Amino acid sequence: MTGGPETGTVRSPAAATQRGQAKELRRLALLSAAAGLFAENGFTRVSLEDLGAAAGVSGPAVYRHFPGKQAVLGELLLSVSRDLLDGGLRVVAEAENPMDALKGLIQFQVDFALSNPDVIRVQDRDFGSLSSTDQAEVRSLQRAYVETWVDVLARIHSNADVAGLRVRAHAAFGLINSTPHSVRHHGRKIAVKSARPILEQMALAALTSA
Amino acid sequence: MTGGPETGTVRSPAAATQRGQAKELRRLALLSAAAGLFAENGFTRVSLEDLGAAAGVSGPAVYRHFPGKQAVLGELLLSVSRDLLDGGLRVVAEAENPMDALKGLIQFQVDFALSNPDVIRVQDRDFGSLSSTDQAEVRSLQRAYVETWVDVLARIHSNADVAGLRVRAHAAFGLINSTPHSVRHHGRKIAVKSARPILEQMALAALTSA
DNA sequence: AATTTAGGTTAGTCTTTATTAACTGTGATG
DNA sequence: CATCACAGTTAATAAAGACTAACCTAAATT
Repeated sequence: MTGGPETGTVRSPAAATQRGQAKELRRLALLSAAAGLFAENGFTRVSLEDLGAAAGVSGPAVYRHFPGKQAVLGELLLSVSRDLLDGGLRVVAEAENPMDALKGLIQFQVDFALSNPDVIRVQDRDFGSLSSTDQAEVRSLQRAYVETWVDVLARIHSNADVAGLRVRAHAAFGLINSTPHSVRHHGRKIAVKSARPILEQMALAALTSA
Repeated sequence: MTGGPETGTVRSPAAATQRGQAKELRRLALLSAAAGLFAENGFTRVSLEDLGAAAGVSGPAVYRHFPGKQAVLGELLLSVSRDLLDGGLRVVAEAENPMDALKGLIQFQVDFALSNPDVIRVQDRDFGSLSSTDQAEVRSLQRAYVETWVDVLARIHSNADVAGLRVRAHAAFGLINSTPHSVRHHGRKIAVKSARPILEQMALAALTSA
């Protein structure tokens, strides 16, 4: 019955039972392993065997937790997109003026990028491997996140057109998300901490210039 | 004899013969098709069948021009890396002072990114699909290109440490190369032209701040 | 004109890998 | 304690796709 429901009775949220907890742990281990493996090798070159192995089980056991390989990627990217949007909205809501909002967004994004380089990497490399419905949802969440930035920028550059501000927002993401691409692989936690202020400063300068 | 030499007698450079010219055209068509297909779908999800078809031939004919699928990617990315390094060196050589050099580099990179969004995309998405020797060579060329930027930056920020300047350079690439990622797919030549000044201005602001 | 060369073609071959099947052992549950 | 549910396991199954073989045809070459 491999194709059966892959969650508890009715998606019991972290059942108090021993088994339920173990399952939750395995699930998280799989997601974490997936982030690392996908980031390192790309979705298509990671086999389910690899994925299972990295989480301590082997091969088809993944089907006890996810309906398939693609679904693992989906869960990963949807969760990132949601986290970013939520965080962005919260930051803006808490800010008292547009400039503080912008600074808050920058700080938030830099923090996220430096803390989760793997998912950032997977997000813009393996987006195309998502099911089309997941693609649509991720795109929608991303659009909303971008609009959050654009709204803030619009209150700062009161004259500029929205299309241009969108280009600016994307460029800022590219700037901030650059380290997951450049830091490449193993070790090197050294530079990460010192990168934060540089990125924040550059992003602010780029977004407030002219 | 599928595995035989895939070029003329001794890599005759564009033989004047009718066949030689046709071959050269096919070869270029294949590379161009590869850039588009790889950018759109990612290296691993493009089959040799797809690639051949996009160039007007079908399937294994590709082996008459390249030793394999991976080699097509290799040629593509090596050529990009070389073009970037050459262009960067030329720009810096022609500049009369560090600030002009920086502006020239920015202009060059923006131009390149807006003119060749496909290869830019492929370069930082499918790098890992290269043979390890090609990876090494591309990395080496990229490193040299980055150092070109870092050298110029060092003459502008005479106090800053090299590691920080490297972070800055990478961030600038991320910023400038952002549109190939955001512009996503079909059409939309509209925004491209208007993006140029925005990107140039942002990059300059980001790289000269503080 | 005869012969060779080489780009193309279509039909295999061989791997890799996602997904299923068929079992198994042990923690819930009554 | 008896039964069930279910996470895991190892063996199929099956599809995709890179690469090879065997031919075929027309341009080069003699």
